[in-house]
Amino acid sequence: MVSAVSSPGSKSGESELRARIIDVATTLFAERGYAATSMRDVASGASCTKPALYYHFDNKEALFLEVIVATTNAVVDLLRGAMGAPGTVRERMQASMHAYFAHLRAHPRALKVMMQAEISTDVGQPTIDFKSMRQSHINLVMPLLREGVDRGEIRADVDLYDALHVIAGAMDARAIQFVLEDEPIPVDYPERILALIFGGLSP
Amino acid sequence: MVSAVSSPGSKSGESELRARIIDVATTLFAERGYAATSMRDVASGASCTKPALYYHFDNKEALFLEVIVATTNAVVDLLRGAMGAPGTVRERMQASMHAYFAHLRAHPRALKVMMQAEISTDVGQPTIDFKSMRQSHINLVMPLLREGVDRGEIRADVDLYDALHVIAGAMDARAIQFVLEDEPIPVDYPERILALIFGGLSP
DNA sequence: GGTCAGACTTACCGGTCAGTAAGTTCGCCG
DNA sequence: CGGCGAACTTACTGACCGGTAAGTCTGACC
Repeated sequence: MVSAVSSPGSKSGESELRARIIDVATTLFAERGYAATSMRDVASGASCTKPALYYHFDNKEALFLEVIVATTNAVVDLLRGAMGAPGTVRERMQASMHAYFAHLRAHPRALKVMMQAEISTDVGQPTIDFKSMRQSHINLVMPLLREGVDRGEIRADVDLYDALHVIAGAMDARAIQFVLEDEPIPVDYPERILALIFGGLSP
Repeated sequence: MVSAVSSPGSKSGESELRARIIDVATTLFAERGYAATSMRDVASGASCTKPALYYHFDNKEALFLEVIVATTNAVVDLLRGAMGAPGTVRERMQASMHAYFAHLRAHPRALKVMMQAEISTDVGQPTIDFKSMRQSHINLVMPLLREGVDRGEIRADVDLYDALHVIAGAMDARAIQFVLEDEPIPVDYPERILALIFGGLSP
């Protein structure tokens, strides 16, 4: 057993193998899901033995959680950055969408592993609270929408919660089509979808 | 081995146990996913032995496929019915959404098992083509949108594919929030969301 | 040069998995 | 009554699972 004070199980970074394990695990968990991914496969993919995995991570669940948290944080940081830029609310929404899609094009595993995490109820329930994680995403976008109302870019009578569902839904629907069917996302998709959502379908 | 001519493995309906197995399997696959659901658990849930499962279904994958197909067909039939009713395009969209949400409220497992099916890549790839299944859903909705343009309910310059993503995305985003977080869907949600999509966010 | 910890490997464990071979019960038909 | 097939059960197999005990190698420090 590894001593408590210098346990690498909870420390982050540093080791090259550790990073390789996380990379391989991200791919496998994204592709096959939690239950269908074996620690043996992760070890073989990372060109190490199984106990080497357990040297760096307490157990399978801990490895999975690390993968999820790293992936999710990357996306959240990305969105936060794009939203914080100057410009109108609509411009910042557009920038966020561009950043999101660019990230997905570079790392299609990201969305897949997050989808896997959301529907695998048996794992990480006490450690990661997905409900509050989604809530924090909402808390990220809602102030932007409220600012849109204050600035007169968005009608004052719309339910911002509904608006959020429309915007995020359109974004995710397209993203899912990309990662599941390899249907590429056009570069001008954010502009088009925002024009549609702001302008409406009615003539 | 069961003879080819009278194999119940591919026949549908009839047996009471068979129906019970499908019901239990639907719940377990929805809740835990394909890989994390064991045939033992299904058998115990259906109050029978494991070989009884294999009497009715060729293997685990065949059972899963039956669950998916049954679940998906139920939803498609539902939408087709609601869309075929008389009224304006927008009214028929609204009716479809109401029908969809009512179905989900009655069978939250349905969406969960369909989500599980979509991301479990190892199963049913040759037997069920999810890409063409999604395409058939699109073929279900697109004519309605086109009719909307013809009737003057929808602006002629909108990309109907984009419109579909916005509508379906908003619907699914809310549905997912319902099945994953038990956040109830307000009865007037279809009206509200369609008002938003048709009217647009801009003042 | 001895010790000692970090970073692993070899070899293994108990348990669970999907799937099966062979036997049993039961209702129906001749 | 005899047999025959549908609808199961009991008992089992080999593979694979997550996890571990115990040993090994290597470099740093004294």
